[in-house]
Amino acid sequence: MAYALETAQSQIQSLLEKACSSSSFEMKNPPPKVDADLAVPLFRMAKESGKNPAAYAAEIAAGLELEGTLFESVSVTGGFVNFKLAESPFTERVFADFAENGEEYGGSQVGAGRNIVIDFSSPNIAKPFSVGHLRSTIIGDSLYKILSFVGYRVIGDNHIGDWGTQFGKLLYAFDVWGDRQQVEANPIREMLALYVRFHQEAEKDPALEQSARGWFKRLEEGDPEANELWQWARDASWEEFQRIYLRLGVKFDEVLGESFYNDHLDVVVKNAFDQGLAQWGEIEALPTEGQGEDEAGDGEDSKDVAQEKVALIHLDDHGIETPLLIQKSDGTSLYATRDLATIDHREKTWKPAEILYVVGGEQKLYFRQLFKAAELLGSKAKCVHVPFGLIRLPAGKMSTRKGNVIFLEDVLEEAVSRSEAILEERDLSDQEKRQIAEVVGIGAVKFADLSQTRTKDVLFDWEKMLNMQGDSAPYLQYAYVRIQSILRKASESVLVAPVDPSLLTEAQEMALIKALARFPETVGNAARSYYPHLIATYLVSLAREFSSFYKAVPILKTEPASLAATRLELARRTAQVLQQGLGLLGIACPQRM
RNA sequence: GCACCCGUAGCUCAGCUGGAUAGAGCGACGGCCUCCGGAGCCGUAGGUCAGAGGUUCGAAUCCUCUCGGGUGCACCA
Repeated sequence: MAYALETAQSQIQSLLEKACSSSSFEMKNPPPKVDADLAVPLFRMAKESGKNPAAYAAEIAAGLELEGTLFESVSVTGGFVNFKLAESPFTERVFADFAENGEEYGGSQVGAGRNIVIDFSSPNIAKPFSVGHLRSTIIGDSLYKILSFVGYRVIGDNHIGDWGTQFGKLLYAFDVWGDRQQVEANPIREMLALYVRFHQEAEKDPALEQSARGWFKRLEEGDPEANELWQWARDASWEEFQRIYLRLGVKFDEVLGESFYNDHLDVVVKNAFDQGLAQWGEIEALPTEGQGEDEAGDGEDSKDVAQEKVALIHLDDHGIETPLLIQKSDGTSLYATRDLATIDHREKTWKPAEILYVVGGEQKLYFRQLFKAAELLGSKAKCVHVPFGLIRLPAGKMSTRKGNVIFLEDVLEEAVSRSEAILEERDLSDQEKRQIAEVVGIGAVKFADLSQTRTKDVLFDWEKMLNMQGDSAPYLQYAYVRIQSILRKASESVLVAPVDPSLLTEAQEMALIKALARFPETVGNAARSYYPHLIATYLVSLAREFSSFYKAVPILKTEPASLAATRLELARRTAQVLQQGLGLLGIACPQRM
């Protein structure tokens, strides 16, 4: 059965279809001043029939038969036809939706029978987990949950960056300056130090870049020493990452990583040539830093590395100027090579309807190239880049190379200890306090990020990340906790009393019911657009409606018992949606706080 | 230089495929714990939606230009 609001909308649709000649109508939410729930503008059709909008709308409205619908009245203002829901029937429908769907309320089956692969988190290991990695991780995790909720079978694949020239740099740095004991004691921070040092030294001596590529070449060609060292570095850092994922509550179905595709890379390149797509070419020497204005002192002074040729896929015919590079002049692979192999593998393994890449917006061009190349190579999967804005520090952009990063763990610690401080006065055991602080603190951090439009850059702001009031996860969790508290206190007589939706007539009750009715639509929009923040902003408005209701209307302390029971049911369903919605954002609810 | 993204209240942000008097939170100011949990509720102040044109019955939303900020542009990922 369709949800209440969907039913209401389709009723309007068919009413108007009969009344007008047109068949598609926009449904709008009228402004608060208008006493109606759904509005349909008829300006266009009025114009087509040569009448003035108000008269046309009035004419249409007059002929509508509301009998048997969820609406009680129609009004007209200007060219709008406004529909007002009949409270009792609508409320009953909403309660029926809950009864029918139970915990699945809000979900759907639109994705049933289809697979979606989500490539998310995908950090470069051997670097610390910064707040920058947080975005891909929690946006991806949230999309995983949202898409699952609307029926897709979702495969979460953490495509970790454990291969490539960056590892060449690390291996080089370790070989020259590293100390095994030190690194094992504190893998990530030591590796970061090595990585940073590499870049500092390379500033002075560009030849190091060449050495790093040499190490990567050894790695890719199976050199035992390089591989042993790589394996060790990879395992050590992966262990730390797992600790963070555990704490964030983020899980993956696969963690294949770039290195997994090492054996498939030759095939990718060969294929590209066989299909006549790739060409050998020469390109400018390795980049240093200066663009070199236009005079281009083509002096032979330095880099003479490009004696051999690189493999390119030209995409000019498809509106993309820069070709995709799939093999370096020393024969080693690139990100693109491995990504092409990855697409092929995912397609064969899961036959996905879509592959989502939750990766920063700065890689937009790259993904256009990659997806086009994959398509030309015969891939059928619909690849979608789901970009997000980067996190900027007040001081400027974060840069691992410069060591200018904020560690996620530091943020989480601060958030947890702040919420622990608030819990200080509560009558709870220390262990409970610690557990609750963890859930609340981490929820706050996740919510601060997920509640913003995915695609926009965000300014990292400690106060915002750690906000526990107003638009925040703790605000939502708090509403949930209060409802749990009420449920605990409900007496037997209320619990056994019949629930009767027609008893609900207060303005705050109706507002809350309408808010609950909007959940399924919100979930659908979030799933379609890959925008988790739609759920976040929805939940805030729901919790706000609940808080007003809670303040204004007694739940348990009212007569008769059936009214108390009905309000309790309303509260219980609100808690359910809050928990479900927060769950879709990867945020848990404590029972007390 | 070329391409893409962004510019909404003092600050951080919503505003769905163009729709009615642009909304929250934080901060500021003023109220509310005899009543189910004050991480809360209620109210006040605060906006030429960067600017200028254009399309439209109607523009924060679409188009063009200007200004301001960000990102990307072949041997990193």
